[in-house]
Amino acid sequence: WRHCRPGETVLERGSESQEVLFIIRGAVNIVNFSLSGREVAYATLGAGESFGELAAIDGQPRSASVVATETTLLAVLPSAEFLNLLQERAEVTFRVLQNLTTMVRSGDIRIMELSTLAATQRVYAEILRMARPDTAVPDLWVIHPLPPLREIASRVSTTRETVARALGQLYPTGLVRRKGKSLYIMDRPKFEEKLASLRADGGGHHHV
Amino acid sequence: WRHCRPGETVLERGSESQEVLFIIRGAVNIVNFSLSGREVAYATLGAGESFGELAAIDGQPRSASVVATETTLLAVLPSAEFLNLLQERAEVTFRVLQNLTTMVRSGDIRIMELSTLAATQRVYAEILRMARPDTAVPDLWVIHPLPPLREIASRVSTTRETVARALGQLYPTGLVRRKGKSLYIMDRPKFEEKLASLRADGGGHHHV
DNA sequence: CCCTTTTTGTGACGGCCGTCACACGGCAAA
DNA sequence: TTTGCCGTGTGACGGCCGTCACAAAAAGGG
Repeated sequence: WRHCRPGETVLERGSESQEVLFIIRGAVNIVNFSLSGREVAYATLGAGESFGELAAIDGQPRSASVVATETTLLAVLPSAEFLNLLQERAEVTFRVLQNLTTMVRSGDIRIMELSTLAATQRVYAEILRMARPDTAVPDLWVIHPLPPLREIASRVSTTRETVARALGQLYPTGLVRRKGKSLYIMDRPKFEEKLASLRADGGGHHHV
Repeated sequence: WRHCRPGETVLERGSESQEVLFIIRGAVNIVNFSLSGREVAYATLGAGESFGELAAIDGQPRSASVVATETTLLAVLPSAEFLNLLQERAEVTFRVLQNLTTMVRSGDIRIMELSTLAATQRVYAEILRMARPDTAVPDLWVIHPLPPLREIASRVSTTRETVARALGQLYPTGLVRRKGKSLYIMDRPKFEEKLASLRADGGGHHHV
């Protein structure tokens, strides 16, 4: 068992530990830092999810760092017991296999986006990914709470300023609206259409 | 069983097939194409390696396309038999788990490079990855055969021209030398040092 | 050998966006 | 209230590199 406060580093990239950790309560970010200090976010995990399987399976050093974003309670499973579990419970193993395939797939998508989309388009794509249906109004989508723009930037590998400018270009269109800590997507189909048109090189030129 | 000639598409992204394929002889590229036709390469596999596990495990459509780069012989294993194999042979399952972790790790590295390295630096990093020790001269590293620059470009998500220019800047330094279809790395430690200095923002400015 | 196709090298141009800089608003502590 | 701090919005500038264009060199194929 382990208790973490917000901002605390749970795991350091390169360290040799091999435990598997389960999030009982709270949330963590899987991240890495470049030499120049730029933060690259791989995933955000919440209660019920786990991390650290990679090192447990292949014995290699940790491939990424993990920082708690909230007060978090973790269950710590030593690698030996994890490997035992894999041998005894085929059902658990299959679950791990599925988790890994999901990680591979989302990584591939991320690579594809980095390779073929411009920064602004990646921001839009991330906005769509973060949005959830509004609990009250149908056809209204919302991001709540909207994380700091710096966080969005690290997820799509750009800068805080670029995210701010991307949103700034969006507000006048009326497609999204900001209200306190919530960002509302007023017309998701039209938003998707806009992104798709950019994808098809509708921008006019450049890059992809 | 299946036979493929060079250039032939073995698997199409988005298709619903779920077989697992083993490469008996030959080689394939795992790739994807953006809407504008840009090619993004994920991996190159040779004899003894396999692909297609993702769809077999999670039942989702193919996440990428596969094209044969040589005359290739494939063994085709239906997903049902693959899943059976997983249940009966814990040893096979563990091997699959390890393969998947390797895929996740290399994907993470790729994302990190795309996020923090400039195109030229990614080319250099790829050069180092492709190099193998020379069989004759010690401390000499070589890439043989050197694939078309277009291929290198698609692996590091840039253009043919940028790869050509990166190499062009390299030749005068004497760190690498080209001879027919071989590219020799004359002084690998010095080459790595050069790359590391660029990584640490030695370039002076920009991007990372 | 010639002829065609593929691969490679380089120049010019232009735009995206990373970087730096600074101002403003909200919120908490003093 | 004042003082910080954090998050946000925007302007200016400059360089990397994607795009286009064209030429030369290799590589096959007959």
